Amino acid sequence: MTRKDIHNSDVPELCRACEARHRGVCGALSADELLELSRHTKRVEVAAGTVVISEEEPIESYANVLSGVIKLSKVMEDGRQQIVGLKFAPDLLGRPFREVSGVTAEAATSSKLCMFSKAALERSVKNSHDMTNQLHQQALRELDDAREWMLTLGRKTAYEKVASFLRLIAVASDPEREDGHNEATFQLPLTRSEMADFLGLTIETVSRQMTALRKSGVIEMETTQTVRVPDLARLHLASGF
Amino acid sequence: MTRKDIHNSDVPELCRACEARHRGVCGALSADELLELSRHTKRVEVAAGTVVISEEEPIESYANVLSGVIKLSKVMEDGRQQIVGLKFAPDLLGRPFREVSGVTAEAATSSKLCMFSKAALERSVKNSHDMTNQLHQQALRELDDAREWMLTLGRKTAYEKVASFLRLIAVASDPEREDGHNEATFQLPLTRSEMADFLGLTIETVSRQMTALRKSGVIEMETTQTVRVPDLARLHLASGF
DNA sequence: CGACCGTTTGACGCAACTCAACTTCGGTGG
DNA sequence: CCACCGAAGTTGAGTTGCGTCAAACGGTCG
Repeated sequence: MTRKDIHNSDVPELCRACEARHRGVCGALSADELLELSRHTKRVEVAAGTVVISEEEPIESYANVLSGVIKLSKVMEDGRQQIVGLKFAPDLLGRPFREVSGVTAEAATSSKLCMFSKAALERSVKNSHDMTNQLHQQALRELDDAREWMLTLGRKTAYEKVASFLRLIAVASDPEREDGHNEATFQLPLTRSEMADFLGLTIETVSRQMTALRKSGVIEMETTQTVRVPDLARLHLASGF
Repeated sequence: MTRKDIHNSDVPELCRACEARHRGVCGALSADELLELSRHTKRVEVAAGTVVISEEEPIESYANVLSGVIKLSKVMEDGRQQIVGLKFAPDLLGRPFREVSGVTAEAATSSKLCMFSKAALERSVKNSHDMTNQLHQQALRELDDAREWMLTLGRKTAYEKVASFLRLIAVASDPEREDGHNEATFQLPLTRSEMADFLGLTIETVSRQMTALRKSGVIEMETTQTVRVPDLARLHLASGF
C-alpha cells in the first residue's frame, strides 16, 4: 500500500504543472493512467494560423489546449466561412467516435498543445469511467455554448453581436474573476476578419460596431487588439440583456 | 443460463414496439435494466404547443421522443426567439448533469413521449456503461447539428436558409431513404413563424422564399404544410452547395 | 523610406425587415 | 348550410441595417 501511494504521487514530469490535470480531462486519470497516457504524448507549440485538424481529413490525434486560443470553423464551397467555436485551455480538441471532425481547428494565437494519438486516448477512455464522463461533460458544455451562440447569430443586431463577443472573451480571459470586480482588460485573440467570421458579419461592420462601442463608452482601446471594459454590467446590457 | 435467456427475452410490454430500443438510448440496456427503468416510466401524448421543459426551471424528468417533433428554443428578455434544435424520435430530451436545461422544449406537433424521472435515468447511467456512451453519442450528434446550423445562421442567404430547413426535414422524415430515391414528400412540422424562429428570419421572408422555391420548381406544395421535392439534388444545391 | 497588411471610415446599394392589406382555411354558432 | 370569426399565410410598398466598393490611415518589416 505504501508503495502504491508513492507510486500514485509520481505524476509524470510533463503533466506536473499542467492545467488540464486540474480543470481538464486529465484530471480524471490516476497517476498510473496519466503515466501511461503521457508516454504517447507530445508537447508542441504552434504559431498563429497553423491548422491542427482539417475539416475533411481523417483524425489521427487529439490534443489538449495548454495555452492560446484555437478556433473551430466550417467553410462553404464558395469560401464563405463561419467560426463555430473557440477553444481555450484546458479544452480538448478532437471529435471522439468519428473518422473526420467536420470542423477545421486552427490556432488563432500562438498556442501550446499536448497531443496524443487517437489510440492512446481511446485506451484511456476504455480504462477510466471518469475519463468518459469528462469527455461527455465537455461535449455538453460545447453544446450549451453552441446553442447560446445560435441565439446570437440568429437574433442579435451587429452591435449586440460584437458586444457579446467581447463579453465572451472577457469571461474566458479571466475565469476566476470575483463578482464585485466589475472591470476587465484583455487582448483580443482574433483579428477583425476572424471576429467577422465568428459573428456572421463583415470586417467593416465589426469595425464600425467597435467604434460605436468605443464612442458610447462601453469599451476603451489602447491598440486595435487591447480592450478595456470599465463596466462589465454595461457590456452585458449592450450584448442584448 | 437457460432461465437467464428466457428472462432476457422478457422485454417489458411497454418497450416492445418502441423505436428507442433499436435506434435510441434504450438500446444500450439489457432486458433486466429495461425492466427496471420501465417501472419508472410514463407514456404521455402531448398536443402541439405543450411546454415539456422550460428554460429556467429545474429539470425533474427526462423523456424519449416516440413520435412527433419537439422544438428546443431560447428567448431573449425582449421576446426575440431562436429555435436551437429539433428533436425527432428516438432522441432523448433533457440535459444530463445540470439542474436547469437552459432551453425550452415545446411540442411542435402533437407528440408521444416516454417520460422517466431524473433519478431513474441516472441509476441506469450508473449501471450501464453503454448507456453513458449512448448519451455521449447523442450529445456529440447534437453538437454536430448545432455547428452545422451555426453556418446556416451566420453565412447563408434567406433563400438558402429556407432550402436548408426543407432539406433537414426531408432527411428527418425519411431516415432510411435509399440513395437512388431522389424525391420526397412530407408535412412541415413547423408553422411559418416557427420556421422564421429557426432560421433567424421573419415570417414574411420565409413565406417569400417558399414562393421563390416554388416558382423556381425546387418544391411543389399541396397545402401550406405539404411539400413535395421532385429532385433532392436541386434542393441540395439551393441550400448552398 | 516604401511596401504591405490590418484596420478604419465614407458613400452607396441591396437583402431582409417593417407595416399593412388581402387571401385562405378551419372552426363555431346562428 | 352558410355566415362569421380568428389564426395562419401571402403579397406589396417603403424603410433600414448591414454588405459592397473604395479610399485613407497607421503599424511593421525588409
